Amino acid sequence: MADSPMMAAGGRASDSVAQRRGAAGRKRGEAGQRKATIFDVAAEARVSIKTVSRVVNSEPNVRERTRERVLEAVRRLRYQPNAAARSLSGGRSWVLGLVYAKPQEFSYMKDVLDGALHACDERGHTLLLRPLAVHGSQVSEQVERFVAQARVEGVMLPAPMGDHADLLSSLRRMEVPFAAIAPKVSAAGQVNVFCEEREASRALTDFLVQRGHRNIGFIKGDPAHRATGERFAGYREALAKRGIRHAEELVREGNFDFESGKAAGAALLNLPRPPTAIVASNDDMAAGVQLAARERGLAIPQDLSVVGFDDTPLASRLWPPLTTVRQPIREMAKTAAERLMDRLNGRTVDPSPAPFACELVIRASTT
Amino acid sequence: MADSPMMAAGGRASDSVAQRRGAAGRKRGEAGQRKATIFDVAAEARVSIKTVSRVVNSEPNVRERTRERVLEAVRRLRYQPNAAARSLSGGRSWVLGLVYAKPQEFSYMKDVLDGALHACDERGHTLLLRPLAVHGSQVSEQVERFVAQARVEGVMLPAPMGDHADLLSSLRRMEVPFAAIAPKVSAAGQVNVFCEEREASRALTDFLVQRGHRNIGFIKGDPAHRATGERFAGYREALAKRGIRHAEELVREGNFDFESGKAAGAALLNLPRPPTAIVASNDDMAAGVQLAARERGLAIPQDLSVVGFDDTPLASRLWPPLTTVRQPIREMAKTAAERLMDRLNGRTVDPSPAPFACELVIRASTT
DNA sequence: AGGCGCGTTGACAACGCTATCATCTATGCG
DNA sequence: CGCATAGATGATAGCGTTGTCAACGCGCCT
Repeated sequence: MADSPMMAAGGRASDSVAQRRGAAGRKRGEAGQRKATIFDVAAEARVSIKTVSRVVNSEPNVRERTRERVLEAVRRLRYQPNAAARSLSGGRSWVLGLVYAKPQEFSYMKDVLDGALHACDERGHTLLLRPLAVHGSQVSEQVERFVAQARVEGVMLPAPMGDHADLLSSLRRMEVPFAAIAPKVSAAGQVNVFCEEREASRALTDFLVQRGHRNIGFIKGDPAHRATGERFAGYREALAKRGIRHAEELVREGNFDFESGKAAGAALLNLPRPPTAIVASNDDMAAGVQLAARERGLAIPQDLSVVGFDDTPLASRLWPPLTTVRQPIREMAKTAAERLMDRLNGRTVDPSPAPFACELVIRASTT
Repeated sequence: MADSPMMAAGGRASDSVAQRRGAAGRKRGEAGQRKATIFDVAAEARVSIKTVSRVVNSEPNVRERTRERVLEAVRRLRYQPNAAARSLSGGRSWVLGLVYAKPQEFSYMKDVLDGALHACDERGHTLLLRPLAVHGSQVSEQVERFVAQARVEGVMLPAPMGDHADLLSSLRRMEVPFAAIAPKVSAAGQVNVFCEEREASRALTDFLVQRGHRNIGFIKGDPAHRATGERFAGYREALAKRGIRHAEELVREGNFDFESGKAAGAALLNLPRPPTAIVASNDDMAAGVQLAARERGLAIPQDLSVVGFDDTPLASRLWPPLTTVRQPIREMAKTAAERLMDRLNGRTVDPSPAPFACELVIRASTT
C-alpha cells in the first residue's frame, strides 16, 4: 500500500508542496505571520488545494468529513481567499460598478448605495463607486476606463443615468450588462426596476382633491428623469378622474432644485387666481414653494397646501413638515443589484421585477 | 548584427512568446476581441513584457525611443493593465477602505467620499466603502473580514470612527495604517486631519456677542465626536474673553439629532430668563431649535437668533436660512487620503498637516 | 587588450487561486 | 469475483502581472 501509485504520488505531491511553499518559497515567521494561503490550509487539512477550493466555494462532491476538516483548518488559520488571485484565475472580478452624476442629490444616492452595497455583500461581490462628470463630453472615455481598469462586470445606473445615451452605448459596446433604476426608456434584456410613481402621484393629488382643493398647481422636475413624466401624468390623471379641468397656467417647469421650486412657486402664487395647493415634483422644490409662500405672507397649510416627493430628511425638518411620497429606493437598488448579479452568474431570470409600491406620507403641510 | 547573441536571444524570445500566447494559448478573434494583455503589447512593440511593464509603471532606465514605441502600442491596443494580476504579482492591492457608521449623517459622508475618491483616482488607488453596524459588538470581526478579504492597505476613518476603540485596536493588530478625520485623541504616527472648529465656534459666538447678545444658549452634540468638545470650548472662550459670565443652565446636552435639538431648544426657551440666541452644535439641531421657537410663537431672528454648524443643504433651505459654519470636509478628506497613500508608498511625510480653516456663513437666522 | 561600470533589456520564476482532466475509491450488478 | 459507474480527490496548467537576476552593448580607464 505504501507504494501504490496513489500514495506514492500523493506523498510526493505533499512533500513537494511543503518544500515549495513552506521551506523554500516563503519565509514564514520572519515578521508577523504571513497571510495563510490555500496551500497552508491544504497542508493543515491534509488534502489538496483543489479540495480546499471546492470547500471554500461550496462546490459539490466533497465528502462531509473532508469538508469539515477543511473548514476547521480554514478557521484555525483564519484563511481568507485572496480576491486578486481568485479573480485572475477564475476570469471573474466579482465587481459591480455604481455610476452616478457628479452633482448628485445625495439622500437618493445614499439609499441606492445602501441597497446595492447590501446586496453585493450578501453575494460576495464588490461594489465600486464612480462619480461621472456628465457634462464634460468624455463620459464614454470615463466609463470605459473605469470598466476596463477595475474589470467591472456589471453596472448599476441610478436615475437619471439609465437614459444617458453615450453611457449606454459605451456599456453596450463593451458588452457590460447593466441595471437601471427608473429609466425613461427601458430596452428589453437589460435589468430595470421601477416604482409606481404615477400611481403615487395620482394618490397624492387625489388626497388634495378630497380635502377640497380644486385649484392645484404642479411643478415639474428635470425632464431627464422618468420621475418627471410619471409624476405629472399621475397628477393629470387624478384631476381628470375627478372631472377637474386641467389649466395650463397651473403647471410650471422646474428642475428639482430648491431655487427652481421657489421661482415656480412664486409664479403660481402671482396668478390672478392662485392655487390653494401645489404639488412639487420633489421635496427640495416643495421647500422652495414654502419659501415663496412665506415671502407673500401666506400661512401653510391654511392658505396654501404644499406637497413634495421623495421624503428626504429635509421633508421632516421643514416647517411645517411636508406631506410627501416615500419610494423604497433601498429595496429597488437591492433588487436591481440582485438581478444584475443573477444575470452575471448566468441565471436567466426575468430582468424586470414587478414595480415597487410607494407610500404616502402625510404630514402638516396640507389641510 | 543579425546573429549577435542579443538579437538571437531577442528573436527566440519573441517567437516563443508569440507561440505561447498568440497561436496556442489564446483563441483570439473568436468572439469580440479579448482584452489586450501585456504580451500583446510586447509583441506589438517588439520588446519584452518586462519592458512594457517598465513603461507602464514609469520605471526608469528605458530608452526614450523604446518608451514611445511601447506607449504607441498601448494606445493602439487600448491596453489596460489587469488590476488583479498586478496586485497578485506585486503584492499590493492599491485599495483604501472608507469605513463609516451605519446610520450616518450623509451630507458629511458625501463630502468625505468626494474628497477621498478624488484623491484615490488621482493616484491610481481604489476606494472601497464599508458601512459598519457600530452597535453590534462585532465591529472587529467586520473590519477584519473587510480588510482581509479586499486586501485593504489603509483605512480612512471619518469622525467619529477615529475614536472607536475596538476598531482602532483591530486595525493596529492587523498593522493596517489609517487616517482619521477629526479624532478626539490622535496617537502619534497615524494620519490625522483637523479643522479649526474651536476657532470657528469662538468666531460664531463672538459674532452673536457683537450683535448685542449676552444671554446665549448652547446645545452640545454627541460626545463621541471631537467636534462636540471643540465647539463647546470655542463658545466658552468667546464668552470668557468678553467677560460674560458662563451660566450652567444655558448649556444643554444633545446628540446632533433634530429631535434632540428640538428638546434642548424647548428646555432653553422655557427658562425663566430665556436666551436671546442659541448656538446649536450642528444644523440639524438648529433646525430643531427653530421648530421649538416656532411652537412658542417666537419669531426668528427678531425674538431669537439661531446658529448651527456644518452648512448642510438643510441650512440654506430652512426658513430663515441658518447662519452656520462651513468646514472644508472635501479638502480634509482629500488630504487625509493623500497622506495615507504617501505612507503606504513608503514616503515618510509629516502625517498631520496644518489644521484647515473654517468659514463663517452668515444668513438670516441671526439679528 | 582587458576589465569595469552603467544603462538597457530580457528570461523566468513567483503570486494564489480556479479549471481541466486524470486517477482513485466505493458501489452495485451480472 | 470481475467490471462498469459515479463520486471523491489530486496533479498541474494557466491567469496577467511584477520582481529578480542575468546578459548585453558601450564608453572609459588602465
